[in-house]
Amino acid sequence: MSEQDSLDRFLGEEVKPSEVEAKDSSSDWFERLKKILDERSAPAVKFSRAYLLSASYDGDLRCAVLKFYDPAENRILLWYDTTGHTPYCFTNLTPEELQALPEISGRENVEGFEVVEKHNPLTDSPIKVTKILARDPLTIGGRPSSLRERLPKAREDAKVWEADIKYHENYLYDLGFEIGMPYTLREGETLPKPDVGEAKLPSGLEEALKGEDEDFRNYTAEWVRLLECPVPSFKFASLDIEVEAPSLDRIPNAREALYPVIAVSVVDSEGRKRVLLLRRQGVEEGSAELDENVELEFYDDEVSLLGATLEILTHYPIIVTFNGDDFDLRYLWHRAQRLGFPKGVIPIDMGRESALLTLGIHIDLYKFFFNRAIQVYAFDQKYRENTLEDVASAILGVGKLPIGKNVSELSYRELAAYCLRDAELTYQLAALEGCLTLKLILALARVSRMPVEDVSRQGVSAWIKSMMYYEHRRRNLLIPSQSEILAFKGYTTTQPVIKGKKYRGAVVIEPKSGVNFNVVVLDFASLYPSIIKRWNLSYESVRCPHPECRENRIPETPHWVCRRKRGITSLIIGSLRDLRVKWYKVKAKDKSLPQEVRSWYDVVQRTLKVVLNAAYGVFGAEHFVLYCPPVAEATASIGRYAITKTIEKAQQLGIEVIYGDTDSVFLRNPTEEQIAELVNWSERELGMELDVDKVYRYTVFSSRKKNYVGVYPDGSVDIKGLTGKKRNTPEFLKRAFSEAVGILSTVESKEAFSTAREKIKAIVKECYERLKGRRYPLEDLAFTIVLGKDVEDYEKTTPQHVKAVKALPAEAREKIGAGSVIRFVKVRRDPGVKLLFQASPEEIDLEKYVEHIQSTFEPLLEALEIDFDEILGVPKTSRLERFL
DNA sequence: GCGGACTGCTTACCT
DNA sequence: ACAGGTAAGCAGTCCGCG
Repeated sequence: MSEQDSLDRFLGEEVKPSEVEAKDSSSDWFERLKKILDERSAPAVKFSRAYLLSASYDGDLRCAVLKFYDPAENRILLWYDTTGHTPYCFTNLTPEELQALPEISGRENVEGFEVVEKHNPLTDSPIKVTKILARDPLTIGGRPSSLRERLPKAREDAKVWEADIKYHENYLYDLGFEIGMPYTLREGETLPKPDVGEAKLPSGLEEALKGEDEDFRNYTAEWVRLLECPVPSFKFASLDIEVEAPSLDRIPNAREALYPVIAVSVVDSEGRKRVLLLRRQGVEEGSAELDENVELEFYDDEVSLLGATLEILTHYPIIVTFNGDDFDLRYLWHRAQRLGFPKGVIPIDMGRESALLTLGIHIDLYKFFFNRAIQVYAFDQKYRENTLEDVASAILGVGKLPIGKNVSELSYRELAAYCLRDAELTYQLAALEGCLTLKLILALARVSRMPVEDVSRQGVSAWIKSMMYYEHRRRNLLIPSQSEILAFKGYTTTQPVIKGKKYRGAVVIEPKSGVNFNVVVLDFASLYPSIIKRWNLSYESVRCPHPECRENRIPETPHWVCRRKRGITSLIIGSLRDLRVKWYKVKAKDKSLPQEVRSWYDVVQRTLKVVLNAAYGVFGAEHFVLYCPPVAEATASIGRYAITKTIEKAQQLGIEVIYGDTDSVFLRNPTEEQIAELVNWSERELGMELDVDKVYRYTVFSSRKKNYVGVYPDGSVDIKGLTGKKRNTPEFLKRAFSEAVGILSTVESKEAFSTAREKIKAIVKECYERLKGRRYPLEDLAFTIVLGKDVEDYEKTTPQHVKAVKALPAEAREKIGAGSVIRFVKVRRDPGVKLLFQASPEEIDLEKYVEHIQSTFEPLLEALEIDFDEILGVPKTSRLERFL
């Protein structure tokens, strides 16, 4: 039972008593499940070497419980705390004051007080605080009567610290447990013993870090110990359920669980594929094709089907689902209770936002793949939407089986095929590239110090928070509250470019319109993490309390930074940066290493990228626990300083800079010597690594920022920002645009441009002619836009895609909401838009589409000095004349 | 009552 | 529930215009 669960019981997510009569088999199933749970929960590990994957809180036993993965037995071992560690928080009230408080005295949930000395990072001085020990986590926080809520009201200046840290995290931090690492478990011993590897820098890295101080090197070595530790191969299964739904459009409500579960499919890492089916009246066998090795199991009643399913949940150490938190496992939990299963025999720990497994680990891939940072940095934005179908087709190249009818109308074999397909896709998402996804989660867990269940469900700010908390505990630092940080140093002074933002961000250099050959792009390797490292940025080091640091100023701001102590963030992010840039990125590309080794290096490299890219942003995010705007402001400010100085230096060296954005500069035809000089200057003067990122045969810039085409020597092409590449652009424009880019990729010299220009003109002309001749099918004309929120939530304006949806009758609109993809075309009449499937070719607004042809090609045409009207065969003056 | 200049909203993108 | 900066298209508002 998790602490979340105890909380939910407190908040009362109750299920109505059984409405469906239990059959004979039910008590057998209840007993069987009870027995499994009892056996497996008993802390009876004789001896085992196992990996720590997770921790939670057992509300009944009132203690922390650790989940280990035993690779020999392929199962999860539970270890219940025997140290007597209890929940706690800190306060500035003395034990005497506390004793006198009505909200404390006589509370049997408060076990005692202890005065302890901690170090306050904000004041850089020791601080005596009272540690309040509690009987359970809810005494500390989580309900209105908790100490976290009540103590601050006891006295005007009363403070509470560290009361919002989940108990199982406290437990891990305090005992120094390392998630993802191997331990030896022995019956009778108080604690599992870590199988500690050596914290030593590999010689290549040792060399690369020669210039760093000893603390930094030791700290980096600790990361190496964590990340070089081997990863076991996991036995796991994916699971998917189908429910007899009354209508095709409605997804059954998992909290009500009104309808029977009719199919459950399970695909496991040992090649087994099972589909459990419920026998129902009038359903035919059917003839849909199924793989030979698929095991079909029929159950005469739903209790047996659910009983078997719940047993499967106890059988596997790891279960992956796609949206199991909100649907599959939640549905099973509520449905099982509806069928009379007592809560105690259901091996699911149901929380408000997650569904965890009592005897295993549940990874919900929906949450993980939906995470923006994972989408962008780990999977290179290969997928855009967040349906299983979209993610799978983008990453795996296969789609969901199309069904035209309600699942309850399918034959057994059709239903099995459909249900199995979803489980297979889910399995593949976890298993692809040698279990990349699972390894990514494990590496993230090691770095963030978070249980794998949490790390796969939460975002970057939670990961970084966890890393920081771990480090605070290790150094006996009091974790300041958000309001304290803000009170000490919560202001910014730079003017943002965009209204409503908190401070000024990166600079973007005005590009020079036109075509340039031999363009070298230099960029700072991990600019912001490098800045955080080099400039010692951290919430406690920026605007530190020492008077002597005050002249150590940050450019363009009134802020200063500490000279006396290395900031925590600077150390953590700085070491991870060096580790990625100087070790893992290099190793991931080292062809002399065996494939499996290289792939792990690639996993780590990607993991670090995700964490590093977020490290700066979180300090500027209000909801981050260590929110510290001057840190974010300082980072961006130093970034502007670095790129601006670099451009000045380049110009001094006689290099023409044609563009730059945040951390990059585009140099026109520089010599090797010029590049080397600039790179050395940066190393020397800025203390930052400036590298050649890419070399283009030529680039095409319009006057627009963040928009360009770059052609590599081998003819491959980078297209950045241009309308012709955007997902919402109609297909006919994307195709014409990509044809034009195809022409560009063949251009090898300045001379070849004259023919290329003619070909591009011809492409635009052809596009125009086909449009005018209405020779494009309607769907090629459709704009594809994702609804950012539910239709009713557009209050200030009604954008076109919303207008198009609003034209639908209410019942058709029901299943359209935030995240839905809207396809519409522009028409001549009334609201000017129509959903694609409602429109007909004659009503298309051709004039509008001609404007779109123009705006799509304009950036290219401008760079190539081609006039759009001229292409259409209109004399240059005609538009003006028409106007006059 | 209409249209241009302007601001703001929305989406998709870049780093 | 990481940040800010840019482009594009449209919605909505204000104001002048006899």
